[in-house]
Amino acid sequence: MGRAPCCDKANVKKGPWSPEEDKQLKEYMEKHGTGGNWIALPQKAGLRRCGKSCRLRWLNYLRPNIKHGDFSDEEDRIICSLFANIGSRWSIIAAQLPGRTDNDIKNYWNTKLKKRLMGLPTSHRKPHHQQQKKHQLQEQQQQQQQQFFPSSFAANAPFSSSAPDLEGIPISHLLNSLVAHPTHQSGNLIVFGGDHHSCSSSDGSSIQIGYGRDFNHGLYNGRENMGFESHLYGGLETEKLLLVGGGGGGCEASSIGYSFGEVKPTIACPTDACHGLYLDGRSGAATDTSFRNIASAMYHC
DNA sequence: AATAGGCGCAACCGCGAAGGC
DNA sequence: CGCCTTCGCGGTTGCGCCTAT
Repeated sequence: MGRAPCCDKANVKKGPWSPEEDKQLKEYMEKHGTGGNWIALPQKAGLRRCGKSCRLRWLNYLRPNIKHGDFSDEEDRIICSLFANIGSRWSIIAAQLPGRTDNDIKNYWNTKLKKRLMGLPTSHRKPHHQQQKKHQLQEQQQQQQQQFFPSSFAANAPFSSSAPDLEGIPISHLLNSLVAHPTHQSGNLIVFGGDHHSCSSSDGSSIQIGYGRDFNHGLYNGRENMGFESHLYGGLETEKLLLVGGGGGGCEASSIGYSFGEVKPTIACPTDACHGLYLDGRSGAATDTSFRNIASAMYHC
């Protein structure tokens, strides 16, 4: 049977919006709002568009106070920092950047920021020989990353080998430098090695960089749910940015059973000094390097 | 000047979540 | 409680523009 289509595809226009359609939608929205039903809106507004399309157009383009154009350094840092913390939760990231849309941020990340993190040039075409070099470099990087992130994550979120050489720098220093990074201005909060009883490891000093969704999906469910989403969504703490280090609780690496590539990165640091880092419950040796890559990538921000 | 191909952005698609009945 | 509808999100695609050759 399948899912019912959200609209009559045959009678619906697709593709770029014309100025007339924009005007029509804008005028309707200013007069009536959505009326709580995007699906019915195009008909009421006299538009031959899918409701979803109208919604997208409004949210990403027509809505008042939309900011277009270049992202500031501060915005860059916020995006990088949040991405490192919560991953591709663009709507949440957008909520931290007034006037920016999730689509905008997503595009910006995919086209510019990610490349910057990878250490690739973001400028336009390079001379042919340079492009070949770039390809070689990319392949090299991919090989390296597949060592660290054997799953698909490596392909999706590779980190630069041309980042500053962080080899030999204690992980704790890297973490501290991330935490001390000027990203965290404007009232954002980093909870780091604090007294959150977030999960169930024995020594109470783990450090996690993870995804809110996962914390609510069984990993840390029940009484010790970290409540990540509530930090990000919930009222008073909306502005908070999390890099959570469980205090009394801590996490056992073995409890982090998710595949790194399969879903989202979770990093647990089982000791105060962060001598070992565990990603996805794999051995500390490789994951130490992984963390260096992440830290290195964030350094680029 | 023509063209190939990369880049960036707008828009689409499909899925899961949320909420109403 | 389960079904259905709608919303919202994240990933992906398509296309126009721009640059190098």
